[in-house]
Amino acid sequence: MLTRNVLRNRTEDFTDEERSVLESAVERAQTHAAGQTVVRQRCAVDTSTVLVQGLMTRHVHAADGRRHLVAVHVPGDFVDLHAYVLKQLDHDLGALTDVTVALVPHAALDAIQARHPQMARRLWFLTLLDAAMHRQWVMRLASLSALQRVAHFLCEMNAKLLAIGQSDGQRFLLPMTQTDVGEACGLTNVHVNRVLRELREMALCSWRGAQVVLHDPVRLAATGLFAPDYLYLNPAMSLRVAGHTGDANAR
Amino acid sequence: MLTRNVLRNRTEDFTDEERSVLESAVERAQTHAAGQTVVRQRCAVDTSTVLVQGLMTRHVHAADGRRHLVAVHVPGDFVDLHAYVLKQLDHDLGALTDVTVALVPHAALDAIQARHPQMARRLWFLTLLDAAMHRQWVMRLASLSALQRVAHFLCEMNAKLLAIGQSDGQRFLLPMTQTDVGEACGLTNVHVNRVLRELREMALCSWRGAQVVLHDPVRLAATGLFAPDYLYLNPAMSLRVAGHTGDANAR
DNA sequence: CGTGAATTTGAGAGCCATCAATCTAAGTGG
DNA sequence: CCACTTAGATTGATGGCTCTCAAATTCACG
Repeated sequence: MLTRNVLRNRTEDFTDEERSVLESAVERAQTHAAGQTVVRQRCAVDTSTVLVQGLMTRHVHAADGRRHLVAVHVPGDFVDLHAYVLKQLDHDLGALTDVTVALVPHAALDAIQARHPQMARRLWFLTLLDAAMHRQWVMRLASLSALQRVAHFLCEMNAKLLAIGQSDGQRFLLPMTQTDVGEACGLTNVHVNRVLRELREMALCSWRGAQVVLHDPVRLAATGLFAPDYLYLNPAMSLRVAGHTGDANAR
Repeated sequence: MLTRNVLRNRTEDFTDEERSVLESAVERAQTHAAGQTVVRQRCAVDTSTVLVQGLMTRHVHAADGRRHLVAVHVPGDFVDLHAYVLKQLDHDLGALTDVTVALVPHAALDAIQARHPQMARRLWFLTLLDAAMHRQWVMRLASLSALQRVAHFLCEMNAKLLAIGQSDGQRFLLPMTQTDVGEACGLTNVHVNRVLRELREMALCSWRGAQVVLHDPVRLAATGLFAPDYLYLNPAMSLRVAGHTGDANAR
């Protein structure tokens, strides 16, 4: 079941019928090696991509070529669904690890939109989740210190991986270099290193190789001013995420 | 015609029939005074809002209450169309000036989605434009200096206002305080002031009261590393915007 | 004119970038 | 099994961009 993680544990979910419609819309699976660019800016596309296994990045380029991440995608993310509507993308998609993706032709999405309006709305919802996350990334860059940014980023990844069963709430694998984290948080790799040391010394988290351990998720969320509302998780999952508004840290 | 600026001069546009469907989906118009909050975070909503006249801001709050803009909306923007799908918002919408808005009940949007799939796709497109702009805001905050950020912001506002006929390509009204600009660019009002002085001294632009004049749009775009691809303007409009890729400043 | 908001300018401090060097770990080939 | 290579992590020193605090000036408006 290639698409089983799509919308998993969000406030909206597919019905069983819808999920099988989505599954049968998959044309084929494909793999890409770590480091490859999967979809390139400005190329017209007629297929969209569901990430099945591995991690992908979405990054924009400044006109001078500097690269910046706007999203880190986990399995279940319909990484370029918006290309179905926009027809060409304003950014690149890259493979952070070796990845498996499922390809969905836009013609199949046309059929879904014509025959399953409710399901089309759920696909729309998926793209709006991305937008909501973008807004938090804006907030993070604009309002948070380096320490807070990295803490916030780790909380977000923890929550997203928790939703698809790839974190237990404290431990998960995140095969990113400190340079990658810098590109996600608007920091240099050098400063990311210092911040991670500080988080380690504060006993909030550790990160050796790809293994991340959040020793105190609640305090980490407080440090990063993380509140997971914007992830639109379903109530059950929301309760399991540190920083949820039940913590009464709403403004 | 309250909705005439919706999708105006973008790569997708409504047919005449679709536009009249949208127009008749409007329940009523409404006004709000400058400074008012129009839609508040976390409130469930059953109506979406098209901005008809005036300017609105979209802003998120950090958990400590600090406010940050993620968008400045101009007439024709369907400012909270995403609430139709998300059901509740993760941010606030505020009136920057006195504004007129048109209210579209979600029930009317349900009808459109059921009966006009192609039109539904265009509404989806609208929300994806917002996401594309969010990505540029992320880039701006992460990769640009203060001077570049403000230059980029002014180029963006110029392009958006040009598309709806409220800029001539060099001159437009932008009734924002320097504090507002700071919240949009991740800067303090003090530093915004210094940056504007520098842009003035470089003979790139001036800003007295609400009147913005771009004395050299091309050089301003180059300064802010502005490339308008992400606005998905139609070809004719794209050519009129400084920084378009015909300038051969693509990476 | 008086009042308050917004703009403008100055001085000092701090966070983070930059530059540079060292260290570690994981291959790779002989 | 061990030099050799390379990518990434780590640490130090320095500098600059931007924030903070503070005060003066301009502007809008009643």
